[in-house]
Amino acid sequence: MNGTRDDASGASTQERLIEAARELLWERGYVGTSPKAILQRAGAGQGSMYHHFAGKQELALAAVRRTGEELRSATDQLLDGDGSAFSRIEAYLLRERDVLRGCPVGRLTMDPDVIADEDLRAPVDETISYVEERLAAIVQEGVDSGEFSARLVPAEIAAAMVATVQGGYVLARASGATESFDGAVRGLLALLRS
Amino acid sequence: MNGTRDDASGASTQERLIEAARELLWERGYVGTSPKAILQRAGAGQGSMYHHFAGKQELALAAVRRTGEELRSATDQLLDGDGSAFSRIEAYLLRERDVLRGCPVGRLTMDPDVIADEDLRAPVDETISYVEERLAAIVQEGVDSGEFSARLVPAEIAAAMVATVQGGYVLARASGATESFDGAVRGLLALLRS
DNA sequence: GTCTATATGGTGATAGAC
DNA sequence: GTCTATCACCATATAGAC
Repeated sequence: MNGTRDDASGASTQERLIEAARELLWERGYVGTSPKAILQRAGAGQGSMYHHFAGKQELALAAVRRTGEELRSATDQLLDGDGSAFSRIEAYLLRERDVLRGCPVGRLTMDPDVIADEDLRAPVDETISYVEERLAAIVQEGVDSGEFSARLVPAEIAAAMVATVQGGYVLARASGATESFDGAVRGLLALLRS
Repeated sequence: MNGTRDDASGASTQERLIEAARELLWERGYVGTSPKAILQRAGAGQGSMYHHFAGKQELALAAVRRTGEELRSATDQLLDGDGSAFSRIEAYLLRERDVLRGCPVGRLTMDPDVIADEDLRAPVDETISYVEERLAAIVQEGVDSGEFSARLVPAEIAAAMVATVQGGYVLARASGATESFDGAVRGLLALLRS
C-alpha cells in the first residue's frame, strides 16, 4: 500500500494527478485544462488517469474539493484566536496572497462548465459560504462588544469583505499589478474604522 | 455599402460576428469560445470570419473593445449628473445588473489567454481603470464637500467599490443566487454611511 | 497500475470555387 | 463576400497488452 505516502516527489500517481490538476485549474480553469496537460505535468501516461478516475470531471472534483478544504483550513487559522474582531478581520484581509494568480476557488465561478455542473460547483459554494459565515460571526462579536456600530448587518459586512477580496483579484489581474488589490482592501478597512 | 446597417436582424455579417463573439465571450470566456461556435451563432459560414478578421483573437479583440466602450458609456450615464456624491455612488452600486451572468469585462480577467495577450488585456484594463477613476473623482467631491470623512483616500474607496461589485458576481455565481451580491453592496453602502 | 495504440469529434486556420 | 472542402492538431475517452 502506498496510500500513506504524502510528499511531492515520492507521491503516488493518483496523488500527483490531483496536485497537477489543482495547479492547472488554478492557472487555466476547468475549460482551459485538458487531461493531456494534467498527465504531462503529473508525469503519468494516458491510461493512468482513467484507472484512478472516471474522467476529467471526477479528477477535477477531487482537486477542487482538496483546494476548498485547504482554503477553509487556512481561513480558520487566520480567524481563530482571541484578538479583537477588527484585528482578526484585518488579519484575514491583509493575509499574504498570490494576488496576480487569483483565488483558486473563486476563479472557478467564472468557468461555465463548473457552474453548469452541480457536483463541481458544490465545493466552491461551500468554501465561499464557509468564509462568509466565519467572518459574519466575528462581525457579530464586534457588534455585540460595541467595537462596531449596531446598525451593521454582519452577514452583509462579511459579504462585502469576501467580495472585496474576490474583486480585488479582478482589479489586479486587469492591471497586471497588485496595487489595486491592496488599495481596495485598505479602502474597506478605512470604512470599517470610521 | 452596408456598413451603416445597425439593427440586429439586418446587420452585416461582420456585425453579426462581433455580436455573436460578445455574447459567447460573456457566457464562456475566451478559452471556452471556439470560432465554430461564433460562426454558428452568427449564422455565417466558415470562411466568412476569416475574410473580416485575421482569426479568433482579432475578432475577440473587436468584441472586447466594443463591450468595454458600452460599459464605460453606461457608467458615464450613471455617474454624470448633479446629485450628491453618495447618491451617484449609490446609483452605480444599485444599478440593475444581470448578476448571475457576471461582468462581461471583469470575467475576462480570469481567462489565462486574455491575460497573456497584451492586446486583449488592454481594453479590459482601460475599462476597469476608467470606472475606478470616475468613482474616485466623485469620492473626492464628497470629501471636499464634507459629505465623506477627510480620512478616506478616494482611490482606495473607489477600488473597494469596484471590487465589491466584481466580487459580488463571484459570490452570486458560487451560490447560484443573487442574494450575496445584494448583501455585499448593501454592506458597503452601510459602511459608507456610517 | 501503467503503458501504448486507437477512435471520434472539435479547434483554428487555409484553399479555392462561386 | 460568402461558401464548401480540407488540413494538422488537440480533446476526451476506450481497448487491451504488459
